[in-house]
Amino acid sequence: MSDQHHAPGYDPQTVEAKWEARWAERHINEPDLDGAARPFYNLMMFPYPSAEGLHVGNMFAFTGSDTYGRFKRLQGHNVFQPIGFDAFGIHSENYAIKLGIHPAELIPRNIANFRRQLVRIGGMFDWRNELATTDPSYYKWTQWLFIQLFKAGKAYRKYGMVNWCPECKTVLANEQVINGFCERHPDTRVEQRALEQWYFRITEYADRLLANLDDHSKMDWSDSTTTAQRNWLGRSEGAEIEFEVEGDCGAIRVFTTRPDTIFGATFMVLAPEHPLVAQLVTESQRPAVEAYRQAAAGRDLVSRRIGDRDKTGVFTGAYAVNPATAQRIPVWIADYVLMEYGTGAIMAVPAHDERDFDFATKFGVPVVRVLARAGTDPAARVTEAESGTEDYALVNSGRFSGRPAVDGKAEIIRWLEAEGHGKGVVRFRLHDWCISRQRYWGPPIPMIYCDVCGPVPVPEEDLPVLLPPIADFRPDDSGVSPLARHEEWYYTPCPRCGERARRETDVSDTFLDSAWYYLRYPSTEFTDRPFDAARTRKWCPVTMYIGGNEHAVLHLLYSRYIAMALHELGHLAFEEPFKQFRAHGLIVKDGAKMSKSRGNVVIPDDYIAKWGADTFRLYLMFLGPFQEGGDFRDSGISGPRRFLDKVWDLVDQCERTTLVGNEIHQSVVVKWHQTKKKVTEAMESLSYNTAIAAQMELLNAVRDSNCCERHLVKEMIVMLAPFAPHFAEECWEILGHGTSVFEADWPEWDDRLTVEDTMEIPVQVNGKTRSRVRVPRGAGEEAIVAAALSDTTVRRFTDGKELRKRIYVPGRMVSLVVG
RNA sequence: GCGACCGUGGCGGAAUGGCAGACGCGCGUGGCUUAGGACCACGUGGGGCAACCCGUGGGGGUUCGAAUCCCUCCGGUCGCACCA
Repeated sequence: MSDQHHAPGYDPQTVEAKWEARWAERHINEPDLDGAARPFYNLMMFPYPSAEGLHVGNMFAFTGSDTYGRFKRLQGHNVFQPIGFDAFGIHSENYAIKLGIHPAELIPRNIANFRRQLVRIGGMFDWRNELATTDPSYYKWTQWLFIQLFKAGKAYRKYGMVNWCPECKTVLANEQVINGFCERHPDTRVEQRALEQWYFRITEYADRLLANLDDHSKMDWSDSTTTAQRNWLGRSEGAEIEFEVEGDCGAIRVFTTRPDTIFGATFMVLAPEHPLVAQLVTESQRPAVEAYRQAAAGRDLVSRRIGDRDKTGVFTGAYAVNPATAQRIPVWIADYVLMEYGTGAIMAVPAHDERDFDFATKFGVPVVRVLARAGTDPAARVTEAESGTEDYALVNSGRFSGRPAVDGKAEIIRWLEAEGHGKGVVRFRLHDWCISRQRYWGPPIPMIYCDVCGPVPVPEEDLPVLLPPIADFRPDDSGVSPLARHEEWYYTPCPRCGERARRETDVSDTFLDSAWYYLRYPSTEFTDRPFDAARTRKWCPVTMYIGGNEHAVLHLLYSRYIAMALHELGHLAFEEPFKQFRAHGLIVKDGAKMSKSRGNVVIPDDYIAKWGADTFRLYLMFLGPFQEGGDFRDSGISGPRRFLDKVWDLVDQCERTTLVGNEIHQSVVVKWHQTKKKVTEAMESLSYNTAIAAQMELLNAVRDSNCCERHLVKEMIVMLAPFAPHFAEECWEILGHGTSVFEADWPEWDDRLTVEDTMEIPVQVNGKTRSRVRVPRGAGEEAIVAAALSDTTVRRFTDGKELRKRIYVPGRMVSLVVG
């Protein structure tokens, strides 16, 4: 068919430039934010401009989200799809330091390039509502948010240990410390420093953050994401128990998830920095204890947390009393006990905890078995820690001996409560969120310290506290933010009493910027409020959020927290910000994660220049399941391009032909309706690769039957439009439409037309498919089985044998059992 | 160590209890061409002339029927990690 005409040929660069310009001119992607009848807020994770440009991983994510937004729009929703830039933060700042360019100069340049790429890939963005977190009109409200939380008692200040790299002269996030060394200086050990920091009380919502994960009326999220959050929240049930210390030293409070093993607690361990250590250490042990504490303090958090390290520790000289056995047990300090978890102290049960066992073995502390499986001698020596509950019963446990471990746990908690030794408690692994950063490139925390009035928030009418444009933005050795070096900024009158006071010099965590950005998008033109009530009611919570699972526990948890807090404070009607969330997969290159250090980052620009944005989009969506990602190989990109070329030829032929609509073969009609159904369902579940495959199949069927029925071709173009928007627009115009293809309706199918007049039923004999019989569509079971039994191939396997069983799955298959 | 996910042709993948390998890449043969890294047609899991047999990481199980469900082992990816 293709040699009948010489089509002008598909030239993506011309087509794409034309439609990108036209979309902008005609404001095609700008829904009516106040009057939209069917609002659909389609959100994608905004990028951080910590590189010159976007790589193919970003493009994959944005294209997948954009494709969904365009699909929803064709289905008749008023889709609001904004974009912005998460431009503050340590990533962007480090990049600026590396290039030796001031971030205030560099970042806008990067943003301009990102913006160009986002336009070029054909994203359906509403550019009216673009935002950048670095814009004072944005971070004014980030600061406002901090003040609301401070006033509500949800922001507080406390001392905390941080990672410090002496080479970078800065605080590092935990994820920047690799096995105790700085990620940028592999020979430099990271140190610990104590600094006073601001925290948000996220732990107060731990229960609700966990419970809502299962509430589908509030949130329908990818399982992998809710699972990650559940683990991160880390709920555990156990007990807090008090162990009296001999002498006049009070009691040690411990948390344990295994109160049932209390009879086996043969020693106690405190974290080296536990405040009680100073009181209970004996004179003779003091020097050793002090030395150990100092060594522990100098060690970074990360290397201290590596699980398989050799156990170290020092005896304090003190003894506590096990409330269950009334025996005196030694109190040690060891760095395998962490101050940040539980109470910073444990009862050690070496027989049933691997770490305690290692420690007891090394230091010669007694090991007492209190759990045993049926048939085990309770007096048998313990050779490795066994910590199971099922099939285990308590032994050597006084009056609880013989009880199954599961019941024993509850009974011992009741006994502890009755005796006043402790109580059952629920603990979370989640910590309060530290939001202070001793850095330059972020929103200054809007607080002022006055010697008379204490910490005072900056009055809201004075916001924003502008980030001063200083030249020496690099962090230094001092442990305080570069802002502290600027006296004219640092000193300011106290808003309450007018005395000379000092500004907070830390900036806030970049995750605070991104925790509320979705609220700002619909309200960017309002300068007197962070988010407009009516706009927020119309568009929020976000209808569909698509992003990377690397943010499963950081950004996505912090955003949920901020929404909950704003809800409690009366600013939001909802408490969960994202109604649906889907995690997309990762694009790897040659099996490895793309990263600058590996040097395998693929930049999309050259591919777009060579093949066109539409081919590139189609290739990205076709290379594997969107929610799983895949390997980027340029070898496959010609397939999608050939597909578009063939569609182009078909449209061209359809446009030239005068015969309309009367030459369509029945098998093509069936394929057509099947495809509409399949594509629609696949789009809904983000199975873009199969949605594209189905469209290719339809095209092949159409070409094979030499048909170019106009209505069919139009619907093909509409189904292709979410993937190849410029291409679809051009075809739509060639087919004679004066409007955007995105004003068309998504095709509907007729279920009756998705099946053929006759159907082919596979026939199995003794579990193996032996033949197929063709029967009329409405044929009943008897007719079909009869046809199967009389089929010559089937008879080769059944003749002379007795029919023992027959199974008919309507419309699917016949299974015969003979013998 | 804990948790989650995954394992299918030469490659990316499809099929989530009912015809394994859709769709695409690559490859092979032929056509068209001055030419082809363009396009068109046919073929393409393995074995066998064929009838058939074998085949979804290995082993076992449930079922008329298993890539799919269960048990177990092996391998891989990601997240958390001395969490008491």
